[in-house]
Amino acid sequence: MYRTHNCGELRMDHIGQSVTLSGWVDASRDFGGMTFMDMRDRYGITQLVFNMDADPDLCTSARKLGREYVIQIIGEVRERSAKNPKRPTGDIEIVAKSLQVLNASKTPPFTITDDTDGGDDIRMKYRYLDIRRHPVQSKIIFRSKLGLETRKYMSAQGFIEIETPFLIKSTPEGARDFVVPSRMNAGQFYALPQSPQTFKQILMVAGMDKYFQIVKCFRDEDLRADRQPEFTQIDCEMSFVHREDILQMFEGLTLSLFKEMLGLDLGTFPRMSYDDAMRLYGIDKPDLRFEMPIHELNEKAKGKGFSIFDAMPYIGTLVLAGKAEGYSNKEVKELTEWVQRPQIGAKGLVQVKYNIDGTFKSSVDKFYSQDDLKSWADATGAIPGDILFILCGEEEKTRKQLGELRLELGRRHGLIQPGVFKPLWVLDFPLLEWDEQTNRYFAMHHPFTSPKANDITKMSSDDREVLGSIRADAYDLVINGTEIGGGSIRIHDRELQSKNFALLGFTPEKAQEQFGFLLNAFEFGAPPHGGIAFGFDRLCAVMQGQTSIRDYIAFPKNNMGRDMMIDAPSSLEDSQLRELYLNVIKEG
RNA sequence: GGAUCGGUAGUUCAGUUGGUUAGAAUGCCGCCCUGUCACGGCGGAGGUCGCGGGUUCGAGUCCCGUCCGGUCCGCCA
Repeated sequence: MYRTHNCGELRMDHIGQSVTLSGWVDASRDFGGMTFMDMRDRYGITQLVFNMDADPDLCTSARKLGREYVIQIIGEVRERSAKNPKRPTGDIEIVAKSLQVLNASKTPPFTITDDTDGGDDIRMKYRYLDIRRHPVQSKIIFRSKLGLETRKYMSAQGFIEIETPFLIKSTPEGARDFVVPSRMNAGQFYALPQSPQTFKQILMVAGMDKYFQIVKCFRDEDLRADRQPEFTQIDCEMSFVHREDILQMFEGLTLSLFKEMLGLDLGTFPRMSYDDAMRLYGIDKPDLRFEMPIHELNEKAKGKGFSIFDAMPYIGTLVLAGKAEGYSNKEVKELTEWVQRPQIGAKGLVQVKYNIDGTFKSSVDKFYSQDDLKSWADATGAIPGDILFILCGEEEKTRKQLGELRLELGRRHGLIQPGVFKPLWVLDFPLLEWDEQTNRYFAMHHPFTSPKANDITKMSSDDREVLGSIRADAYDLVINGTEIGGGSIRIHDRELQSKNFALLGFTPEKAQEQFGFLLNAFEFGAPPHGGIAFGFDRLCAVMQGQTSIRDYIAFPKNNMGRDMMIDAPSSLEDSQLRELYLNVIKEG
């Protein structure tokens, strides 16, 4: 038997027992006459003690052990004379009676500690050592529990977990596909699914009624801290539902997960239309952990002789509350430089201080009287002590910039309380999005999304305004400014689906070739249906207040989509390429 | 496709205006130490300054190219 107990469970009431433990050498402290050794497994750390007087041979061999040796120890549990209140096992220690090395270890390239000295690069290369660290283990364990709680909730609600295939057909819509060459079908390729979208809709046609799956999805696009080429979704679909049924069901899931995992009650989720989100926060996923909506100043600021404002179609402002006093020129300069970076792209930043004494001091005093500035304050609800930041330009772009500035102000001035969760449903997304580069419409959500009932007639228009105003029965769940999930009521009528494909520039032949299986299925009694998908990795990270999803994935990829541990992707042998009917083009 | 930051000891980093033998911490090795738990003390080993080219009497430092890593924009229906 390798062990009678693990390294995290022994307490005062085990004193006197003879136990066997197995684990890794975490650290040792040698005093000449005696040696303390910390032994670690995923359950915790237990201190071993070797005494030179009691057993010189054993103590001497214990001293030779290096970090990360795998050892087995037999000994007796004893109360410590000097206890360590910082450890759950800190009241006891094991007086070693025998020691066996199960496996030696090279010295690890970085320390296996909570606050390791290792950089990302080397941690990923030696991921098996990184995962020995408690913070990484606890994140992976959190993920496992979150998956379990999800399955419990979904199952209790009558959902069936059904696996859908990974080797499917490439489609030009949406993200770039990962493709897999077919050996048995020369020159043909599978694609890995970006989501099980069409399969789950087919399952609704098949009468499964309530489907879910915790499933890998694949997108061949550039990575970010919160984006991996393969990621996991909680994917769901329901039949005979309206939008409200879905919002209720998955608000319930989210509430249940926060309750079970964090002991928090998030309450009823507020709702906001996409149009309001863009108007008030300049983004379709507002972070509501702090206020500071955008106010438009066009009426108040134009026509006073400030040529820059007069020339711009849109002027908008944010009110930073209570910071006017002592807001330094240096801070303003830094903010100005921040908005002027190419990633934001604003030309300049106007600021107006509403002083405690009721006077105004602004960078545009030359053009605006105290009364003018007072009218701005009144329009935005600013009070003495507040400071206004103003950007101007083309409307949509400027709102977006103000949205970015808002988040930056929130970060800079500590407006975001840790441990706070602010969920939000964003509703009524546009159905279509015009793409300037390809001169055509794309589906904002995906091509199977249903327009809102009142907007269906607009689909026959050829007016860009009208088409752009069509709203879809699509919704996103946002928590703390992160898009956690999105879904829609789907089209279940073949005619409407064909019409939507036509708007998206598909010829009937192309639509049949790409999605014929779905259109055909719709002819055999497709029920009204809709669904949603949650980003599982992101949900893990957001729930624990993290921004990077990488530590919630046991073996993540780096910025270039490489697995640093196994060094993938890699080249293929010529024989393999021949078998797959592939030629690799050497560039340059 | 673009912007930006970085690459120096096993690891994390410092390295001034271009100037003698490239430093610190930690880890590693050795010796001492019987209550530590970030143990302590003494000593030691450890470097192709990512790679290639250039400027210079002289390059870790400046220039060009390239490779690798981080963050962001585009992209991600």
